[in-house]
Amino acid sequence: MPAAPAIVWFRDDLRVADNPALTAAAKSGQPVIAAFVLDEETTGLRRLGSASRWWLAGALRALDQSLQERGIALTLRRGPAERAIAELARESSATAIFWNRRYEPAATRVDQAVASDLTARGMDVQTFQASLLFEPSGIRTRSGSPFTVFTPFLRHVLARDEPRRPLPPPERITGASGVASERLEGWGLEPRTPDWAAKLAEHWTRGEAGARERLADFADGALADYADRRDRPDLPGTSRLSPHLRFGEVSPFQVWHAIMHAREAAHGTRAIGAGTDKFISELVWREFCHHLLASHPDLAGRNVQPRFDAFRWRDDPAALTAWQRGETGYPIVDAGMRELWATGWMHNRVRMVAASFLVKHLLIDWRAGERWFWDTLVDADAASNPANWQWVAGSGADAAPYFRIFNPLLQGEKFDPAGDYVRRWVPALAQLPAGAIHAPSDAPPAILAAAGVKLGENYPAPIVDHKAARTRALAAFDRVKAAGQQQD
DNA sequence: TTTTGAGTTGTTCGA
DNA sequence: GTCGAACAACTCAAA
Repeated sequence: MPAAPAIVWFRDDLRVADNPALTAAAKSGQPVIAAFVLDEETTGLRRLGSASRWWLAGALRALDQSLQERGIALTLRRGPAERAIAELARESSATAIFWNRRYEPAATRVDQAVASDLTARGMDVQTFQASLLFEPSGIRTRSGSPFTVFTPFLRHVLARDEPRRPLPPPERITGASGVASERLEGWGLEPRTPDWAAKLAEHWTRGEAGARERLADFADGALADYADRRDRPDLPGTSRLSPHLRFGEVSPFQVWHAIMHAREAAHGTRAIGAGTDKFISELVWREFCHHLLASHPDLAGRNVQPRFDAFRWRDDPAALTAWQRGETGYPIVDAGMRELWATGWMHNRVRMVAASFLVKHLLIDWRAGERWFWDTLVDADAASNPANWQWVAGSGADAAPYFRIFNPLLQGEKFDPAGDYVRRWVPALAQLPAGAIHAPSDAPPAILAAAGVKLGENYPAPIVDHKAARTRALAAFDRVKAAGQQQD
């Protein structure tokens, strides 16, 4: 009689390298069942957005292939995770289960329920740290409370022991036989008619190999100039690792050490410390967002600062649609929204400008923007997405000051100086010279005519006037401030 | 307990 | 064109 199997439950860790749960299972000597459960039924778990579903399909396909090269296949199940895992355990007579921990409050609840259920049935349940460098429960201020401000959080974690080194992938894994799997194609994760994701595929290689390549390229290349170029959407200055990190195709431990190693390798040859520090700090932002989510479980639904509950957001479906489609008449905003639609990703600097525009210029509830990003971003993350929207709106724990209102024209001129980013995503403006491309509505008619721009026809006039919108936003947010003072 | 320094990413205005 | 101040006060985190 064959030995009883051990289950590895994959979730946001779709990789074989630096996967402690998989490594533990491979070392256990038991036959291994590698399982993934698509759970769209458990209450509280957020259903993946469309772009994320597309990414997930590719990530699972890649993981399956990578596991098969090591001797086992990926077992796919669907349904409430608690039930699906229990069924799998019963069918296979598994005696052990391993997984890497998740941190979203709703997912944590599921995991705890599964763990206590299986433990009660006599199974060995082992969980591991793999998706965050610093687990929220382990990070507290001196007074024992969670951090709410980023900089002290950063200082605190940098003073701790360096994160562990990443693990190599297990070379060979013994599979368990006779476990039924659903077919990925039956899940409908990828669009068919129409296949709107075909254009996304031109920009990304889903899966662990693609992630590894992206990380190596970045560590060898753009990292050196990261501090200077990270804010430039017209240049390839960022890592673009976010979706790979989101699905765990690469671990933050792998990223941390690759970045630190790059610094050592180049030490003395160039002054790249600034780039490394800046990037590490961005990596810690991801950690901080999870930290915030852990202490604010409804981060995507509720203002962290309750005084914002009284804020009267404007209900303006036409403006929301214009924003979503990249038809606001502000080129840097529209380029960003079109980049998002075309690639499932938007440059960080432009995310801030576009988000600020929705919240401050249009006075539309940040939650509407958060939902749109959730649906369209391939890197949408239950922690980072709402945390950053709340930061922009000013309703977050460690929020931007309310009077900080991005001027789309200045932001465009400053961070896309030649206008190449706008040219790439808003072809109607491509013939405009740099001096006119960020404010076509202010350009002389002759310039517009020469560039083939017909405002209101092939590119919209601004849907709001910047100056008026800014004044309106300052007044509206001033009332929130007053409301906050009344509460105290 | 009290004090102190500080807080991701900006804009506008007037000198 | 450049520069500093104003735009708010509040509360966090540590000493």
